[in-house]
Amino acid sequence: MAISFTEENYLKVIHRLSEATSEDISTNAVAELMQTKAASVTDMLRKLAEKGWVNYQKYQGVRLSVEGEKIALSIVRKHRLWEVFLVDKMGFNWDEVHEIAEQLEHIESDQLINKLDEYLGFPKTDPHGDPIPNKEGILPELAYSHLSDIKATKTCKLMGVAQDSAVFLQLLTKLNLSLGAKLDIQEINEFDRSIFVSINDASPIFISHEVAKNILVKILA
Amino acid sequence: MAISFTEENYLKVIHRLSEATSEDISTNAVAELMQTKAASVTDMLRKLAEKGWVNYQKYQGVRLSVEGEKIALSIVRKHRLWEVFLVDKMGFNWDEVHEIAEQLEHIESDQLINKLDEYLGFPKTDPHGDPIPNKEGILPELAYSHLSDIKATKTCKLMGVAQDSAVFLQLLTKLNLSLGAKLDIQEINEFDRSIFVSINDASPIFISHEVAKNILVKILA
DNA sequence: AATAATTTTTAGATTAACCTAAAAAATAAA
DNA sequence: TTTATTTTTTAGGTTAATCTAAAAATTATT
Ligand SMILES: [Mn+2]
Ligand SMILES: [Mn+2]
Ligand SMILES: [Mn+2]
Ligand SMILES: [Mn+2]
Repeated sequence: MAISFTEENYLKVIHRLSEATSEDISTNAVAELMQTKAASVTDMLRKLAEKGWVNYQKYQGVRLSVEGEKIALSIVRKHRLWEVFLVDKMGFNWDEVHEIAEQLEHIESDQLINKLDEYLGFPKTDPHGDPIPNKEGILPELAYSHLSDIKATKTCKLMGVAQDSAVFLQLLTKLNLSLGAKLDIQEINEFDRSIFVSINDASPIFISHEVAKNILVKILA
Repeated sequence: MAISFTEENYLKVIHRLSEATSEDISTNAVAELMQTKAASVTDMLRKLAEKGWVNYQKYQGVRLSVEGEKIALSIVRKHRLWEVFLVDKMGFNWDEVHEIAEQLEHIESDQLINKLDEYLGFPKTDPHGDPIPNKEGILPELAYSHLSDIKATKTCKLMGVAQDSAVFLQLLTKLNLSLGAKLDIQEINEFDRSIFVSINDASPIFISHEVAKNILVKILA
């Protein structure tokens, strides 16, 4: 069945919200991420339900159907593969690729995306550490911790970020933080929960709790 | 000023028609290429004129303005660079790339297209031999001849095709005809204007006038 | 349990891009 | 130079996606 860019974006947003919770997704939550009004969302949810891509009963919130989930994952796959292409092959920085990928994710050609996947060497994660669903739409669970949840004196490795915004990513770059960076947590300040941390064995610096919340790490020791 | 995919496609079509003639372009000609109705074209021409991208007076036909020409050329540039990408990097055949490029040509990012250009080694022509406008929108005039216009006994080189359709390109592939092929014209039959020609020094075969009309060549001897 | 606040849906419009059918203008033929 | 044919435009509608304002349902608070 034919699908529009707008419908694809709705499915993607519902998918994103569903990852954070097992509850039904509210009209307002969708409206906020779609940057539109609740009334418009209601219209669209009815249409998506009609097409069988979501389960929706008015006033009860919305969930993706199996079919809807499949579509959403294929868009996520395209978005993240294109992000890898933009960084690895085109030489963009990780804070420059999200907006372009928002456009490229709607290009329709299974052949193209599978060839692209191969060309990129079947990457498992995108430039922000987010997992890339495979051809069958299976998303490897990576299960990383937020840096804000780690105790002092631990050593960990930066595996991803919980946010794609350019301002945030540019700040990380300024802090010399990129995928794979080694983090030695020296101390966590009780007052503002800021973290005193050594990055790649350099002299330690302070990182705010707000930033730490959006950094995903794997504990090494 | 914001531009829609549809508006971009109209400008591209008007540009294509303008290449073949110095006359004003008719509503019907645009309708045919856009696969839409004349009434819809009239609506759109008024809108494009409003935005300053075409010069249009009712019943008088349409021409691109300087600004419109610039936009059209930037879309042609994107289309052809993406086609090179699809063939050279993704491993598609020349008859598989046009439809995908129709989608990719609307991706908006000057940075991306210039990086892509560099990545591809600043190609001068696309996989069909069509010239690629440079960053400034300058389209190198290539001035090739149609194979159907060449006299017997001449030798020439296949430089491009006058049509992107998959059926046509697949036929050329079957005939072992691709960009750069050497053509020795043995004889032209008066009856049906078919051409008896040797391709890359193989034993000569017959090529219909219809096919020859869509093959662009450079005369070598 | 009644009332207040919040969330969600409906009602009614708007805009872009398209359509069909009819009218008007331009071009060709008699 | 009338008349016929073709081309183009106008008139009036449709569909997708959006909006604002008002009504209805749900949830939270006395
Ligand atoms: Mn992204
Ligand atoms: Mn990403
Ligand atoms: Mn093409
Ligand atoms: Mn081409």
